[in-house]
Amino acid sequence: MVTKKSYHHGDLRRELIKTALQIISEDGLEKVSMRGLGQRVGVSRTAPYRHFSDKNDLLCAIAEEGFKNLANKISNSNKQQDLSPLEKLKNIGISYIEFAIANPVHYRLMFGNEILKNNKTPELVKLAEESFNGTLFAINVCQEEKIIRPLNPYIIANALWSMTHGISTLLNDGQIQAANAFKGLPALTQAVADSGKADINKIFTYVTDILMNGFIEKS
Amino acid sequence: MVTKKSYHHGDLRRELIKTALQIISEDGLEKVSMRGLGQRVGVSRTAPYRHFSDKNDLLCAIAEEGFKNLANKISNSNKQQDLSPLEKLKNIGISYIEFAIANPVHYRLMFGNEILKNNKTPELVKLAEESFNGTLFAINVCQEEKIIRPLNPYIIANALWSMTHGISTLLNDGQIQAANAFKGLPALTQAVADSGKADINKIFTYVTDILMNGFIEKS
DNA sequence: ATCTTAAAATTGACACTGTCAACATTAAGT
DNA sequence: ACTTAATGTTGACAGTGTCAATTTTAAGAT
Repeated sequence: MVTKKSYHHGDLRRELIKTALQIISEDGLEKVSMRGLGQRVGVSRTAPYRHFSDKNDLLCAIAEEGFKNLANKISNSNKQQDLSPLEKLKNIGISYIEFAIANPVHYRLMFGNEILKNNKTPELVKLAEESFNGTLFAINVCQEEKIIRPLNPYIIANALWSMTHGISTLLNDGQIQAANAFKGLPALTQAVADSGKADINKIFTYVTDILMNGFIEKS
Repeated sequence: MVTKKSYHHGDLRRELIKTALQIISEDGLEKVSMRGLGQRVGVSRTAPYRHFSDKNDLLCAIAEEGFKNLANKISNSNKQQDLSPLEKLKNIGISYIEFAIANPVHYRLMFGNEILKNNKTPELVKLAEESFNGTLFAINVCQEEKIIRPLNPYIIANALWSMTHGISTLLNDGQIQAANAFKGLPALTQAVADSGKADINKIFTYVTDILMNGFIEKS
């Protein structure tokens, strides 16, 4: 711990990000302000501008952090030997969803529209591309080994991303309604409310089944 | 046309929504302000508050409008006789995507996080639920006729929504990168840039194939 | 050990924003 | 013709992003 009262903070940049994350997850993204951030950290209102050119720049930094952490998580999950290409692809998918649930703020900034498309940091764009390319590559390997149908891998990747992204979003903010329509069916939301890792795995298994085998009945 | 200069506007509420839509699609959502809206319409800065309790209320009104229009579109697409349950379900999916592309602003407010979850108008919540229930019902009919596997229809609905939502999002704001990784493959984005309705159908066919039959190679 | 320089932090200012309260105008119903 | 409720207006307050000019201080060169 550095004695607090030095004119120079030491690692203000880091603390700003940390505090922003805190505020966002406690009170929501719209409560974050550059000025308020400064004050809360015990520094003047424009001090944050020495570390981030913009509010947007701050948010980009958080998103970048997210992509790096996600990449690490994926790479860890695929570290062990003798994983089949398909298992590796599945690990990517489940890593996405687990990451989204464990880090909702990061996730939202990574894939939501709070950061305007045209305002993304070059670094952020790069990281997002790399992330996507990883999935694309894993799909391609599966195709080479005839595990996945020879469809346009680009579209498969988008379909896969759509699925994991959609499920993540739905899980994260319980946008899931209509449990009344079919009583007795377990809602995805509940599985998360109970917050067992097992439940997420269950959901993922279910969704993976649909994605791999389709939902059509083979007569 | 009403002569402009009466103290009472006549249909300010309607014009505010119209103008907001315009501003959002021209300059982006973050450029919409209650004050600016009033001024642009030629009325005082707080006049909008006589028609919307909140900025949030305004955005909800737009989202509500969106859900109504989408419901109409779906119901039209399924008006003709002798559509199989599966065709009806497909029509729902393609309606979603077409709607998203034709009305990106509405769509974003309907399904994005600009309107905070807990701030949604009761009316808006109701419309969103009805929309989801429609899909759920269509799936259930398919299951009763053994067209769709007897999986939890709730999860199927979420999977289907995820897919259409993801594709819509990707199409809408070209978040699609990495065309370089696999050169020569057509990017989803381009299909939209060329803005042919046929292309969207093509993409939809592709994605539908994956969703119905899965992406696994049947050896 | 001192001097210089660039980084880090500060205060002041401007033009916005959402929203409330108090007031003015007017259309509609008695 | 009068009352009332709906609609629109102005003034005010607290908050925001961000720039410019200024101070403080740490770090590297002498």
